[in-house]
Amino acid sequence: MFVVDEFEACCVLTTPLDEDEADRLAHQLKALADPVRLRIVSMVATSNTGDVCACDFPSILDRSQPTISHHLRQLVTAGILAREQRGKWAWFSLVPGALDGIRAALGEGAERSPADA
Amino acid sequence: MFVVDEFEACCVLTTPLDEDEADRLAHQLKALADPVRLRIVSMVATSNTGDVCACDFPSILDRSQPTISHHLRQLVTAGILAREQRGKWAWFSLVPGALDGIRAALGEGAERSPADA
DNA sequence: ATTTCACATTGATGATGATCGATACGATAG
DNA sequence: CTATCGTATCGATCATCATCAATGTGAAAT
Repeated sequence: MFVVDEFEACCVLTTPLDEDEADRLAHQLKALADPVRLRIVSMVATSNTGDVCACDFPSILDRSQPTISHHLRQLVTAGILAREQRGKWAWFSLVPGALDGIRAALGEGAERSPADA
Repeated sequence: MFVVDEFEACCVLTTPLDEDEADRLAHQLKALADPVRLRIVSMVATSNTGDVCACDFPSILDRSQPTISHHLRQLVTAGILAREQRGKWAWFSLVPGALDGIRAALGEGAERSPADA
C-alpha cells in the first residue's frame, strides 16, 4: 500500500519497535542473557516441585553466595522469578507467563519468509 | 551423578541446562538484549522486502554509522542477521529460524505449571 | 538473650560493552 | 587513475556488570 520508489537504492520498511518498547524488551532479555541466570531459571523450570531453595545454587553453579543473591535479585526484579520466604530459607519459582511474554515478542517478527518464496 | 540427598531442608531437582549450553544461549540472548539491536532486528523483520539497507539505520535509530556497524556485526556474528553486498550498499536480512531457536530454548522450561495444577 | 544460620547489602575490582571521531577499505563513477 | 561514497575497523572513553570478601539483617534454635 505504499512501498517507496523514488529512491535509488535503499529504504523500504513498515513500522518496527518504538524506542520505549525496545527498552523494555531489552531489559527483560538482559535479565536472561547470562549463563548463571539461565541455569538458575532452568533449574527452577525443571524442578519437579516448581521451586528451588536459594541454598542450592552456590554449590551447583560454582558461584559465591553474594553472586547468586545478586543474580536472583535481577531475575526477581525483571519479573521472571518469584521469591517466597519459607522458614529461614528463600525459595524461588517461575512467574507464570513471564517467559511466554518474551517468546511472543521474539516471535512477532520471526514468522515471515525472507523476501518471498 | 546428581540428586542430592544428604541435605536437611533443601534440594529437589532434575537436570537443567549444562554450562556449555547456557553459554551458547546467553551469547545469543546478549546479541538481542540491546535496544538498538532489537530495533534493527524488528526493522528487518517488518520490512516488506525482507531486508534493510545499512544506510537506513543511523538516521532512524539516531546512532553514528560506526555504532550501527558495530551492532550489525554482532547480530551477524550471532547468526541472527545475514549480510549481502548489493552494489556498494550492504543489505541485512533475518536468518530463517534464528529467532525460532531462541524462542524454543526459552519455551523448554516455560510450559509446566508452577507446582502442580 | 545469645548464638547460629540463611540470605542481602556494601565496597571494590576487573571485564565487557556502547558510543563516537578518525581513518582505512572497497566499490562505483567520472 | 582519481575522486566519491558506503561501510568497516581502530582507538579512546564512559558506563554497566559479574564477581567476591566483608559485613549487615533477620529468623530460628538453644
